[in-house]
Amino acid sequence: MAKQNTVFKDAFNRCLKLLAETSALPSEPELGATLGVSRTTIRAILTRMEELQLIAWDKRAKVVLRHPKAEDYYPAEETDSLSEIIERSFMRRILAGGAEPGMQINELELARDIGTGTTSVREFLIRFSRFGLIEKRPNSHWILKGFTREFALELTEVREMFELRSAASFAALDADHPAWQELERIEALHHEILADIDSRYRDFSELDERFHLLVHKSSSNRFIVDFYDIIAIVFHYHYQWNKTNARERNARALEEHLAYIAALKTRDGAQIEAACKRHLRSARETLLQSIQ
Amino acid sequence: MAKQNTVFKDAFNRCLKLLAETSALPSEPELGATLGVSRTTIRAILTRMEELQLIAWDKRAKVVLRHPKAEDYYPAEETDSLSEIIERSFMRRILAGGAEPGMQINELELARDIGTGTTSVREFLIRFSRFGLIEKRPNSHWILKGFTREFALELTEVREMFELRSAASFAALDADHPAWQELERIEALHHEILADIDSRYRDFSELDERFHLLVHKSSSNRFIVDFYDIIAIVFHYHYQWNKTNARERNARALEEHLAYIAALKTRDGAQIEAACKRHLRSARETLLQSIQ
DNA sequence: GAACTGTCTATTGTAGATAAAAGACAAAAA
DNA sequence: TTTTTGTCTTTTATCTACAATAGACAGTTC
Repeated sequence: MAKQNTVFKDAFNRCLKLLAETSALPSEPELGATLGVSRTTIRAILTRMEELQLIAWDKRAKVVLRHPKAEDYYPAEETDSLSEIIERSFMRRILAGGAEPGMQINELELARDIGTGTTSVREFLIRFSRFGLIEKRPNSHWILKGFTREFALELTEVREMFELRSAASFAALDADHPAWQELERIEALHHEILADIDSRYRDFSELDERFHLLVHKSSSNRFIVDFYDIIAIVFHYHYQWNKTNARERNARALEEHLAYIAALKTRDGAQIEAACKRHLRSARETLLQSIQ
Repeated sequence: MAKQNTVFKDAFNRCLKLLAETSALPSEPELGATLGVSRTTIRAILTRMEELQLIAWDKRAKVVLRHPKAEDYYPAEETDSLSEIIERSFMRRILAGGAEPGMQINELELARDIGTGTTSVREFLIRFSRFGLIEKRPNSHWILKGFTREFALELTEVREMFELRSAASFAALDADHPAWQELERIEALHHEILADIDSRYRDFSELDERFHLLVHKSSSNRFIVDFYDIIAIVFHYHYQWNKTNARERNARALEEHLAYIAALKTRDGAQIEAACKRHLRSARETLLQSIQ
């Protein structure tokens, strides 16, 4: 197997959903634009749909014959790209498992465990190395530096620098900048979740990322925006495997966000700085508590 | 060819230099530690030296038979690792050549040009992508974002944040911290170069990196230290291909460094900040001037 | 008994091959 | 004349294979 056809399978599944809502599909280029794939993949999807007697396809005519059933979809685990699988598998090892700092990482062993070739593992490790959790010894193994207290402190130090600066830039954005509308939407979502916190507190993680990324983006600095990847991945997996007091933690963070958002709206530097610092300090505490 | 034996060739050349200075070589493990390679490589070197009748080798006895000649050395171009070759080749293309922002980068074409496999080029691009000059479209090509004015401004913005903070940490280091001695050595080198600026101004580049890296390291923050890689590579190639007014530019920077070093020695926050800002501002100007 | 050598095994770095996916271009249709 | 389709070529993602290099272990030497 040279290449997994996950792009095809994932696009096929998404196309089935489109199909459920109409009686005929649009042109190939239009479908391609909607699903974000090339025409080659679209044609493979149409061919498969024809085989399954989901549509009758003749040139421009793509008539829907029947509604898709559950068994028409490809299973979810077949639609994940290899790099997603490797990332998840690796993060579980180093965050959840008892991975000691200083441990050696073996490309071959990792590849065997995950059931993939070494090239993909290698490329993942190279990409991942920018997160500062692993380090390469040339011509030899990788070293796991570990998700330690130092790591968390160094990460949050830079985060605070970057976010304070970004928040200040945010206040300077034109009143008609789209970011203000996005901020409104995000604020509304905060109220929605808080109103139903007991059942919806798990939605916080995604909203958190959306909010902070919006702030970072207003810095207009690729290094600041790119750095947010590191924060996002750390918090993402941290939320996923650390559920103690999740409800209280998230409720508190939501309140802090609302105060932070209110401060941004005043456009007052001092208020913004205070609200931002308050939230970041408590986010850091949460992260640190999960480490020891 | 599965793997180039550049490690062997480079270590062999370095070992020849050692050999020129003694009448007998030390044990295999000791040689390995000195040259930073494994015993396997050491034994390959010794075997080769025996073949060339440079030494008589019998177990522990490694008697030098003759001095190495120029033709015993491997040519310098064979001792560069593949990733160094790819990096140089790529940087020449995008910094020196007329590479337009937005241009597509083709792995296969790059590999053919450089005369290497696609795997190595691909891994290089992944590693290089953290410098913010290129960006990947999944399942498709890379985009060259280009060494533009925006890039330089974004880079220097973060640099200023990080270096100001690092300089402040430097002032807080214990008086017996080794960094102070290194600072003394660096200061002395500045004076040496300035005293003979006409013939030695080219030595500035290396000293510049050594000085700023020392400052950044005192932050004890891996993200700040790692970020210096980006600055270093940009300035490295910038100095290499942009020689206009190099003498004046470097002389001025040396003077600014000396003022900065003097400020660090006072350990006075305000003085340090002023000297640091002054130097960084002029470094930014130099970089910007080279862009348009 | 501490360090060194001989020998062997395991892992990394790189090339080459191949299916999946992107994309180019001309002919066809609206 | 603009968009769509049919066909073909190019490029990417990934696997496998193999030489270079690292590293382990037992026997040997000082």
